[in-house]
Amino acid sequence: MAIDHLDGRLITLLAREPRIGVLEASRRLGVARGTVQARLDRLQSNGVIRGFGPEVDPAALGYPVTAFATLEIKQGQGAVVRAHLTTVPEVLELHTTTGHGDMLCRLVARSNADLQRVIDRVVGFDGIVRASTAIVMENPVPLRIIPLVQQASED
Amino acid sequence: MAIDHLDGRLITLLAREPRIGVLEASRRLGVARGTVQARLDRLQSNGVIRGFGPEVDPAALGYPVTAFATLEIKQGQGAVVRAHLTTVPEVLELHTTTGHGDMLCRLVARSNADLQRVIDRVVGFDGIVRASTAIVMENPVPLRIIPLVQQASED
DNA sequence: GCATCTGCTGGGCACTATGCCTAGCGGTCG
DNA sequence: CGACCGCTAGGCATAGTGCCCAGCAGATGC
Repeated sequence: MAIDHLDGRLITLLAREPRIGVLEASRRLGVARGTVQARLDRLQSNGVIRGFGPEVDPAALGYPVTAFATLEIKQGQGAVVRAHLTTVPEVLELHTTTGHGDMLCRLVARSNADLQRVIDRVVGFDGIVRASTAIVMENPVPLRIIPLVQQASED
Repeated sequence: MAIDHLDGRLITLLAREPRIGVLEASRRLGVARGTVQARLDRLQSNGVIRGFGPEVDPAALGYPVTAFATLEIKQGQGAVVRAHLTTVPEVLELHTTTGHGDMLCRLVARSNADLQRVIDRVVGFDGIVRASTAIVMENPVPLRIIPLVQQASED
């Protein structure tokens, strides 16, 4: 479950240039092809690398507005609220949290006006007591993992 | 920028089985290989598909704790705070938002105790007035895009 | 009505990568 | 000391890739 320096370099390389194959990666890293293959297999069966799915940009799909909604849930209604939110395509992510709210979800919408529709659909559900929404203006650090991988591979 | 049904099926297929190649995808979709290649090229140059980077699980790297921190920033200190947060590997994502806070960031840590260290490092910075943190307990809906792709490809 | 353009098909080609194998070699550990 | 593990280096058949072409159907423009 701990990763070494070679694993870190491999992940970084794949993140930068995902289209390269095992052979090309082994050339870049200066190791044998079998080694890269073995490392990749291990990282995947470890669960460190979950997969290589396409990263889709919601903005390019016509959903340029992102927001985070904090939801407060009526006691004992957690499960149904989850099930409800799962059915809303604009809900990209849902977490249950400690703190002021009970759940935090990431939403996207076609426009600020459309966001109203999405929020209505999300919170227009028995079991949700209160919702507060924060609209994302800028995204100075898009979801990233490389710095963490490098830290993890150095110790 | 709008995607049609074939694009939707292609993205869904690639998300489910990322390891298949263009040829195999064309067989599954029942279209010619050149078509799949052309669609993929278009989706990528459109920016709809940003890439095929490895999805790394922070938990498997030894960072099983996730938290969201809402930060309040001193007027005019936005830029330096961003630069500061960029240097912290445990900051996976950073947004500037409307609403109660000014910024929202996603953090990971090795443990709840370690989270304290991360938060100290994040907020121990002149320019941050106040921070409130919500620790993630469960993640009923992990980051997903397929339902949105399917909605977008149907209209 | 006719020419043009675009997107898809179906095929062919050389080249490359893959999956899978073997043998050897230097470490570590009981 | 012997067994084991990870890495190297190579060989081999198969499959996929990148790139080409000609043909064809539907939409668009004149």
